[in-house]
Amino acid sequence: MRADRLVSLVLLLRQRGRLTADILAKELEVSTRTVLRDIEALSAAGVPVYAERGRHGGFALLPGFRTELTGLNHDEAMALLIAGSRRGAQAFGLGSALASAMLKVVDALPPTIAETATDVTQRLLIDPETDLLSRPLDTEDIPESIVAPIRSAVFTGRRLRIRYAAPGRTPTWRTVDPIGLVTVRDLIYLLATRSGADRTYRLSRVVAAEALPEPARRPDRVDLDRVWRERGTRFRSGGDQLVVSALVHPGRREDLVNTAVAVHAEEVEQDGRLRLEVSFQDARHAEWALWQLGTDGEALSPQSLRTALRDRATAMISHYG
DNA sequence: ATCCCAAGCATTCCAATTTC
DNA sequence: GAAATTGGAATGCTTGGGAT
Repeated sequence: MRADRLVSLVLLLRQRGRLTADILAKELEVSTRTVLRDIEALSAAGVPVYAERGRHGGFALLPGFRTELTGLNHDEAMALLIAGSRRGAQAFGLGSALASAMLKVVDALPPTIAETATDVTQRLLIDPETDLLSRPLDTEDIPESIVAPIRSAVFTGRRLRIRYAAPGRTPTWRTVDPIGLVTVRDLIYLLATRSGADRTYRLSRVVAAEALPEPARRPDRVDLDRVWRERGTRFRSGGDQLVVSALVHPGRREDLVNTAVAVHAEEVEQDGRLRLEVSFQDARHAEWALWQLGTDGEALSPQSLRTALRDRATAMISHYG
């Protein structure tokens, strides 16, 4: 109740300049005493409201307070704008309300931020409904030390150097041109190009990141929504994908499924093991996924995968004697 | 230049009402 | 029932404008 009135009070002062306590009291339908108390509260909270005593006096906001009116800093404003992206609004069923709220927020932003605000929706996308791999997900905590430089590079359109650990590989440094960030439920992906080729990086696999001073090579206007869907479709139906038939111990099912792109078939064998037909991004991912399972899993086909796993095991035996 | 007055904010005290 | 919120009244201070 009171917080609501405080906001109304600031809005009134913002819209109409100087107003006496009596007028404010009438507008807000409270006593002048309450208005004075509210002014005091605002002042204590850091709102630069000041009083002119004497005739023609009243309360007013310091000139220039307009930009700080919403109390939003850069990141908070961005968060609102992201929430108001087309798909976000769709998902939360708040399209019109968000649209009008966003207009107000953009209106209240300092010009420098307002200019980039419209650009932000091209750089960030929330897709709460679909997952690139259509599989269950855990919440990921990504340290701010990694997120901050990536976010900075995405926002300011600079190149990015990341140390990335692809599944089954040791981390390596690579320089990428960021396109945007995509969040899918609790996961965050960085969409980028590397040497001109499309790349999608899962942020939880980034072990270090630094924004470089040089500008990124990025198309002027990006429909991130479209890029993301295209890339997801390509990823799911990728030409290099490998369909694998495998037996797996029920307790390790999730380990296998979580590394696969899709599960096509699943049945229980007589010995209790699960027979799964899954596809992997490529042969390397498949080999890595099955290798992780040890003797809890067994690749049935393709033969090339069985051979690769056998060679790997043989090499391990000779290594350890 | 000075005085007076009205308008308007500032502060304090107390009581009633609402909320938790 | 305690705490928070609100309202009323009294008193004081500041300011601007008009009268002298």
